[in-house]
Amino acid sequence: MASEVFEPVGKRTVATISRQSLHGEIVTRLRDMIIEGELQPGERIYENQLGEELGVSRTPLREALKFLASEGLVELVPSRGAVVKRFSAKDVEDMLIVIRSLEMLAGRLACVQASDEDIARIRQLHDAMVNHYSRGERLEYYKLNQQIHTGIVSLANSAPLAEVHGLLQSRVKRIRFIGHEGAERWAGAVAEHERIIGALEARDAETLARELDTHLVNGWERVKSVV
Amino acid sequence: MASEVFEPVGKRTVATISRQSLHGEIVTRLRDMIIEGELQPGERIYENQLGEELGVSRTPLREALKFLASEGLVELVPSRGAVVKRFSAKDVEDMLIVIRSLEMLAGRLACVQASDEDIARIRQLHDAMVNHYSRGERLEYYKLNQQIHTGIVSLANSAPLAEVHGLLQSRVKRIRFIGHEGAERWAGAVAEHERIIGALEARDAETLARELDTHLVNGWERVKSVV
DNA sequence: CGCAAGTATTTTGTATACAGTATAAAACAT
DNA sequence: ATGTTTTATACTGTATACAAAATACTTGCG
Repeated sequence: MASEVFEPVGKRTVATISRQSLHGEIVTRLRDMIIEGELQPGERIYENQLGEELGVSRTPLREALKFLASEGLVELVPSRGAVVKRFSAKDVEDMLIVIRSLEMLAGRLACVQASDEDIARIRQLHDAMVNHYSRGERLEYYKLNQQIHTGIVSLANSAPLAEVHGLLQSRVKRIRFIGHEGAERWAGAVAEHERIIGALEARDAETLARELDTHLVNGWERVKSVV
Repeated sequence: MASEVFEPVGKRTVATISRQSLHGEIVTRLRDMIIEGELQPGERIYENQLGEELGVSRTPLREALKFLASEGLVELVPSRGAVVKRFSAKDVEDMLIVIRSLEMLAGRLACVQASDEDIARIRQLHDAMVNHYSRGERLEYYKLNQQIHTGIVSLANSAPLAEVHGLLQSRVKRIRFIGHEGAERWAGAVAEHERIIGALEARDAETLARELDTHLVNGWERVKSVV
């Protein structure tokens, strides 16, 4: 048995580093590196080199790569290691079709499941996003945009739904981020968002689903050219 | 060549294709073990024991566990290893809701994407399934049932769609298999399948989506009690 | 007899070592 | 010079070894 209860089951973590296992940290680290483009699609991953760069040995790094391979962010070529997965335009389009379907489902469920406070929180995010829009702050706008979509999905109160949505979302994140839209299209996107929030507040499931549908279709049109 | 050694590689009994890496084989092996119930939900996995049982060392086994953790079939508790993930009734219901939505999408896409030969193949599977039904062969029926649903999804010609569908499908497989339905409900399921195939052959997207919808709702009703 | 503390054993987490394979480079023949 | 075989190097795949943590066990004490 543990000798003395110095701290209650380690709830107060000092450096927060040793809380999660090392491979877990590497997973999130690498995921970010891939999403942010630090590791580019098609790039081969050399375990020794990357491990040294991250200051870890090959074992936990390899475990992290297996995890990311299952997530679909890297590809494992037998006897030839890991490569950052590259997606074709069709892949991205197919992903967005599925994401669209998932968000429509999420919207319908959210209209039933969400509490008034939940919806109010989304509204707050939306208002903040509009402020960033009016100031032309693209990065902040983008981040809140993501948060709103993820937020609606989480309102559906369905862990599997949130999971598969997040899975696909992480793959297209990088591409969407790249896609910088012109002023008039940007304005259109904001208007669509306004209607989305309105439908959610009215708990009008079908309208919400329809608005999400058109919004995501238009979103694809907006970034299509850059893929 | 100097690589003419035919000393057995490690302790492996090599009956399998050494084309795939060892951890890859372990992944499929463990996945089957979990789906077929050989490893039961909530069961803790001891790496030494399981590794010895499979005749592999801990390293590739751990890598396989990371992969399966990302798939959601096992849970990784820090410093306490892996346990086979257990799903609540709500989890299963939520998964089936998502699966239903995905299959409806797949059906709609399939009506556009599939070739006549593709549809004919599904019809053949269906006819074979009906034969097994009339002979009361539950296991064969079940397998073909699965194949048909997976088949329709693959007709949509969307890799991400097939992927997320398969991901969720693998989790509920075990539960669905357990669910042995009574004769009258079984008959109902077969009738629904007949209508599904009909709609697919007619390439009537909305009817197909609607039939898949009710079929999967009913399917959940059928197994609900046993979860 | 109950219970807490200290010790032992098991198990996980990480690093290192070695074997096999693919890739790059060099030597040779044409 | 060019194409091919040989040799060297680098990298991945697997196994083993060691350290830290957790669980199980035993002992001491009330």
